[in-house]
Amino acid sequence: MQRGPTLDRSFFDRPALVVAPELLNKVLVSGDRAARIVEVEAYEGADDPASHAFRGPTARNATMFGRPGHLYVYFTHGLHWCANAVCGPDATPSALLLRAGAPVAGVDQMRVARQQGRSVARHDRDLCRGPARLAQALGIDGQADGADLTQGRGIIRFADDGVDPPDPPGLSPRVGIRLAVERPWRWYVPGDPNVSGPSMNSAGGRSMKSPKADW
DNA sequence: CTGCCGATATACT
DNA sequence: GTATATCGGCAGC
Repeated sequence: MQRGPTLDRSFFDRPALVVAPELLNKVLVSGDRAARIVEVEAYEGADDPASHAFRGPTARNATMFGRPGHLYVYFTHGLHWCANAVCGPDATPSALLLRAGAPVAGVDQMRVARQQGRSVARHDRDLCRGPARLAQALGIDGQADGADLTQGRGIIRFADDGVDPPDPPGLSPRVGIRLAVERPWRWYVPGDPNVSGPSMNSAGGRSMKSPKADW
C-alpha cells in the first residue's frame, strides 16, 4: 500500500489556513484505494459565513466541532457526500474540504465505485476531480463521518510519501459559495490536471484560452 | 470547451 | 417555503 508515515494529530491541530498548503500532495488512503490530494478549501467557524459551522453546532456538523485529525463527512444536494479533514485548535470548528485528488492506488475499485446507474466516469481524470467525486471514488460516505485519521492502522488516513507540497501553491477564492467569496481560501497544485475548477495551469497541453481571473 | 438544469437531504426563515 | 461547500447529461459552440 502507500509508503510513508501517517500524519498525526499535531499536524492537524493547527488552524486550517496553516494546514491547507501543507496537506497538498499528501496521500489520502482509504482501504486499498489512495489519491494524492491536489486541491483543498478552508472553512472556519463563527467568522466564516460560508461555513456549515457558522450558525453553531447541529447534528450534521458536529464533527467539525470535535477533535482535529478526524474526518467530517456531510451529505449535500440530496445526493452527494463530501469529506473534510478537521483542523485545530481543538473544539473550535475548522476544516479542510478535500476537493480533488490524483488517483494513485486502487484505480480499478475507483472506477467501479464511480459507476452509478448509467453514469460512468469516462476518463480516469474524472474519478477524483471534485469533492463528491473524490469521496465516491474512495468509498467515503456517512459511515466515515467522525473517523480518526491519525490512527496508523485506521482504514482512512493520510500518508506522507515524501512528495513535497507545491512551492508556491495555487491560491484562489473558494468554489460554489455565495458568501465570503472574496476570501482566497482555496489551495491547489498548479498544473495538476485533476484540479477542479479554475486553476492557472495548462499542464499536459490543456487549453487555457480566455485567461480566467486567478488569485 | 461553456452554460443550463434537475435530483433532493439538511438546515433554516 | 428557500438556499446550499455538487454532479451528470445535454445543447451549442
